[in-house]
Amino acid sequence: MSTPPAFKRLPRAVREQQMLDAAVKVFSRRGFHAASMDEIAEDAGISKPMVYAYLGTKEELFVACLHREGTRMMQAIAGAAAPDLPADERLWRGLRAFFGFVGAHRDGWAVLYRQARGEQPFAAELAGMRARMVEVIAGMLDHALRAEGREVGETELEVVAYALVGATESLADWLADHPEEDSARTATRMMNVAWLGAGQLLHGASWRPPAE
Amino acid sequence: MSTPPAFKRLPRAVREQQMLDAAVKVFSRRGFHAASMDEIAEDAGISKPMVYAYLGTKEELFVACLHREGTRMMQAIAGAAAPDLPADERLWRGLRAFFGFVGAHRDGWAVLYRQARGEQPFAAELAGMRARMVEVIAGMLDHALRAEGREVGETELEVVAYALVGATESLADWLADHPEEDSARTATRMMNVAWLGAGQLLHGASWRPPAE
Amino acid sequence: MSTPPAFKRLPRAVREQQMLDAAVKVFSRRGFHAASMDEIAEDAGISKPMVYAYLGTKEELFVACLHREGTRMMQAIAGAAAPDLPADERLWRGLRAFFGFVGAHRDGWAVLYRQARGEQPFAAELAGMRARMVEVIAGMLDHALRAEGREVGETELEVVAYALVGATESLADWLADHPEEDSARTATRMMNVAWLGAGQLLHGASWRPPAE
Amino acid sequence: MSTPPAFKRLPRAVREQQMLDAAVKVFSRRGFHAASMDEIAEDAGISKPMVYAYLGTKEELFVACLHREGTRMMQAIAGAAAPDLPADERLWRGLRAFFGFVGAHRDGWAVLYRQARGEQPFAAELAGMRARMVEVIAGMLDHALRAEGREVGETELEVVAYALVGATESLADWLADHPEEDSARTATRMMNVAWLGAGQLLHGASWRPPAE
DNA sequence: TATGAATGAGGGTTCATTCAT
DNA sequence: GATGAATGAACCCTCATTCAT
Repeated sequence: MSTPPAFKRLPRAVREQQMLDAAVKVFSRRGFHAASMDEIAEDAGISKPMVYAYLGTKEELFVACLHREGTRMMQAIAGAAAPDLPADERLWRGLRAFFGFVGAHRDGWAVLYRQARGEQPFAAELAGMRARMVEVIAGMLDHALRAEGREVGETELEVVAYALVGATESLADWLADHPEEDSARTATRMMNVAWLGAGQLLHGASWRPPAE
Repeated sequence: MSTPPAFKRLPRAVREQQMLDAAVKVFSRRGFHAASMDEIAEDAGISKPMVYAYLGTKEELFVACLHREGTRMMQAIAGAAAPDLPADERLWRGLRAFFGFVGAHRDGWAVLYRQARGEQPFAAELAGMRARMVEVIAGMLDHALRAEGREVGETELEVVAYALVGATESLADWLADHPEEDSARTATRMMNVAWLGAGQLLHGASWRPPAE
Repeated sequence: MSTPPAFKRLPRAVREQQMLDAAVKVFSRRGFHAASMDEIAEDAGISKPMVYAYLGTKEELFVACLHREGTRMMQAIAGAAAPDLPADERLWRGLRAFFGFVGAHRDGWAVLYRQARGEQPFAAELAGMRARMVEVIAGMLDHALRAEGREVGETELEVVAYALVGATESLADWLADHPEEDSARTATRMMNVAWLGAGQLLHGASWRPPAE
Repeated sequence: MSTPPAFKRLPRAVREQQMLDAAVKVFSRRGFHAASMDEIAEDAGISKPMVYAYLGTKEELFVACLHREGTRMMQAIAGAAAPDLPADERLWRGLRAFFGFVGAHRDGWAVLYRQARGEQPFAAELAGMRARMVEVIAGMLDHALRAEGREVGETELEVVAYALVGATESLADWLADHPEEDSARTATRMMNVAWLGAGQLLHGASWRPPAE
């Protein structure tokens, strides 16, 4: 009798996670607008008013999803890329963690992120996530650069980070369409593109537009 | 009475373009779902039933927008990247054309595209656009490789092209959010990341994951 | 063929009146909150979206009712109380018209007005109506006073008019609850209370509080 | 165990008063429908089920508010207007008490009363309150009349009482909008209108409609 | 006693879409 | 060809009310 029976009345924290799980699932399947609160509630096995009581408006719910999933992903990446490793290894581990996460949480991040980009009300939340991500990546690069005595402007770093993120997302899509591919191998591929390019940059190589 | 009247009722083709102009404007300002057929019709200076008569359903209308804008963009790129130039110059010109287009048509492409990525019904159309782009880029790379007597597996090429496309799209978003940035400069930035990395790859360099 | 058949597609102006008729009826039967837009639409023999298209929000609809009924009432009163009559006769005619209106439009005025008094969003509209009424009555009294060479401060007039309006409204409620009562008789009753009191005031009589 | 515990949990009567206080506050601020049981419970610092356990349904709760506030007001008035005083002084004291009460309990009666008039379910309760009020006022008047050897029909008395109540309420509103006015002065003003008119009536004066 | 958890029911509002003129 | 009139279908959200602890 020490194991509690499967209660119907669950404590708030548990129910909130259930709701978020359902919401992430439905939002990613249908898209923000097409998702209905009814479906989310039903999928969470609870009535609609509870969703409103605990997580608020549809928009607020979406932001909560974004927040939870974003945080999980950042933790996965940050946990993988120990700051005392050399830059390329950190990047490699980070990428591997990222692709692993995206592969495992197809619903969670990739789709929420894609949804969010299209809708204005989430600009703020997204900007925050993006900023943290860019910061992490730019941090890695900057660290490596300084180790070699080089320095690059903030905008430069941001742009590189942006490009890496975009390329990574794109490969994540590609991975999603090629289930036979293994995520580690995809990460390696990404490293090949990213690191060789970024590595060149780090070493001072630079491409210049031809004279017209 | 025998001379044709000065058309107040414009010919169908013209009307359709007006509608598409209005639709592109409204879709990008509001997003696909938040855009209303009422607003589009009003903005086009025409009644709603006409929109349905000429361009069909809201989804069909959006696809038509996507199609027109996508075609325009592909033409802009294709026209810029003459096939007889060396690969890096073709890529550079293509990128410059792309970023130039995105910069000039903030409404048009960048935003529609961002919308479309989030919604399932447009997956097909989008996949098509992206496929065409990947094909073009892969073609460029392959061309360059063969010119140097090298050859790379199809999958490799596709992956690299995918990554480049993703990085480029990501920078396009970045450009859309930084109106003060010059589009040619953004293209140069992209080249720096892309070409140095891809160029290394093409010449046989390769990064390998560390032994764990 | 000259008499048009009973069309189903009626012009906007007609439909708006039908909707207002239905709204007045339902609002007075159920009260503002308990009234449902569904019932109003059904009673008007039309679908809900038309109500929203023509008359807007539930609140706006209620205000429109208030406005129409209030205007009708003011016109009835103004038309009855010709400005060239002596003050008591003007007041009498005004009251008779007022109670006549209330008796004939139980739904319209008495109830809407009763509803409106309880709800904050309509305070402005109501205050406006009451202000116009107070102004009219104060005007009558002032006119009469000046005809007798007397003059009273503006505040005094306003207070008297306010009291008269309140007493009248209260008797209108009473009338609404006593359908067997004749409205002219109620008007006479009101005159007895109002005029004798107000008349005394006008002639300089005044009551003073006893020393405590 | 035989000694009653030092109540932390307040005795029922006290809790009920707290709830009524909160309910009166919320009902008058929001109106009956817009008021939510949640807000009332929260404002009372107690959980919702307790409200239901102690005071029943929302409607029953409102009736309880109406009842308590109405009773308080009647007591204030009755306590002020000692039955052995002359009629005008009784009326004067009653009015002063009424305005004082309304001024001091802006939340309390006047607002609840206004709410109640718009909603059917409270017709019974309201009729009762009104009857007591009319009875008190009519009692004053009747007393005075009989002292002068005159007698007036019940309906007449009721109508006069009604008009006085309406005028008084209206001046209470006016007072609310003119905070610089003192309530005793407003009561005096009301007396001027009411008593002079009613006083005339009591002494046999009467206004007659003109022949048409 | 006291409350957090839970819900059935319903209301306002909007929209894509289509007739009938 | 062109449009005002019209609607079915949902969706978001709230609330009074009640269990189960």
